[in-house]
Amino acid sequence: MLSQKFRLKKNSSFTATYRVKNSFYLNGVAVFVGLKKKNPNDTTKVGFVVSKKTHKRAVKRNRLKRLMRESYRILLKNKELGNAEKYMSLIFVGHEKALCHKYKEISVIIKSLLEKIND
RNA sequence: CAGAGUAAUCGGAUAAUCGCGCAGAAAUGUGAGGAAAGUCCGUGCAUUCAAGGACAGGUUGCCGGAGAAACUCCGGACGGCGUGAGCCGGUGGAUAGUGCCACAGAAAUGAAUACGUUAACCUACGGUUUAGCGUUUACUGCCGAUGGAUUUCAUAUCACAGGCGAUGGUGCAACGGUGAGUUAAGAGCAUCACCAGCAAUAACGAGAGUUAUUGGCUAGGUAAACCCCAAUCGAAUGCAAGAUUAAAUUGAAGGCUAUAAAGGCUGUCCGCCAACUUCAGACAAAUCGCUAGAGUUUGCGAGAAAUCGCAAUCCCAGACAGAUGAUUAUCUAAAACAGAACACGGCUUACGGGUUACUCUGCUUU
RNA sequence: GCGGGUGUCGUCAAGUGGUUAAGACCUCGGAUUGUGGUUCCGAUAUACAUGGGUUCGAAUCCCAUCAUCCGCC
Repeated sequence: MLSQKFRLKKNSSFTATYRVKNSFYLNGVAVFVGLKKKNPNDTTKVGFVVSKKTHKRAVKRNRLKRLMRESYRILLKNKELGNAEKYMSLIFVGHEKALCHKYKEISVIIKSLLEKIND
């Protein structure tokens, strides 16, 4: 789990991010990107979503969320986020195809997704 | 040794690095389950309505006990299954009443508008229908099977007499079953024996019930069809309940009245979308409820058990975009089902690989 | 978290305990036509979500499970 200041919390923030309609998809994981930062000192906030429709069992949904979160945390720690730092918010959405992936595959997917983000 | 049955139990471990929730000033401590699941029952708790009575309606349904209660648990009775240890059971009433029982069959519940006689009607007769009268008698539906006559015989036909419900046929089911005797042949035979069922009496038991004797006598199934009987139940909504403090509101947003005309979907209306218009661009509440409880562990006592009592001991998740993860190594091995969201008691379902105790059956050996 | 509904041929669907179950669309064949469509005729095979129970007999009655859909911020 990330610490509090990196988390995306409010419902309005989620809706605002979805509204921009700037998204990328790769192997069962989608990223929604919000607007660019006004103040460069603000942190980039992240949300992770796996809906109940992707799988019925809570254990498998939690597993995917944790794997995505862990791989993002490692990238944050090593400061390999790239262009994503310029934006206010990110939302990762897991789909049915990603449920069977292992940790290493997920981390590769998320890294390449972040590289796709433009200036 | 093999195969079964019952009960109980474990629910990955250790180390290293990085990381998260809660508590705390810090050090540090602590952090998912046996089913947390399904939501099938039952409670607490909260709000609103009603608070009296009756009816309606719902729920439950062998007996006794336990329990806050329960489609709950324990023990027993009865019935069924299994060679057995054991397992399973929604198990009141069909003699309160109503309904239903397809097809087949003479007949499906009055198994029969009883039986006999007389009169009327029709007829050669048997017979059939209607009405009246009498008798209270053990009962016994339909077809065939028996004897006699006619005919050369068989088949067939005819009438009379008596017998019959055993056997055969239908069906899930035919007023209980089997055997003996009786009889021309039978039978439910005013007969005998045994079994089943009913009633009464007696004994045993707390009760469900069991056993014995006697008696006459035979009652189709279905209540998981309506229903009857007995017991029992305030109703609704669920922590997203609700309370307090602070504040002023909405955010994949809102508005679009009437008359005539006017964009797209359509033949029209409605509706939706677009257009137009009004704003807003990541500031957009917090605390309590919330976990000290029908609690955990251990010991002693009561009881056949469920369970209860007493004493000591422990405090053991509490999030709110929502905490348990990742990597590496070792343990035979990338180990099942699966993730708390107010709490608790049950039930049901899912589950890899084991462990322990007792019991049964078969085989072998002594 | 709490509550409610639905499962029947490939699709849509009827069926209030009594023949392994009506119909429409689809598919296939034939007729009509110069050809195709329309129309007409005929045929195929296939279905009661799963597992138990009650009953002589369940798509139907009862119980459990599974799948799926919806509502309440």
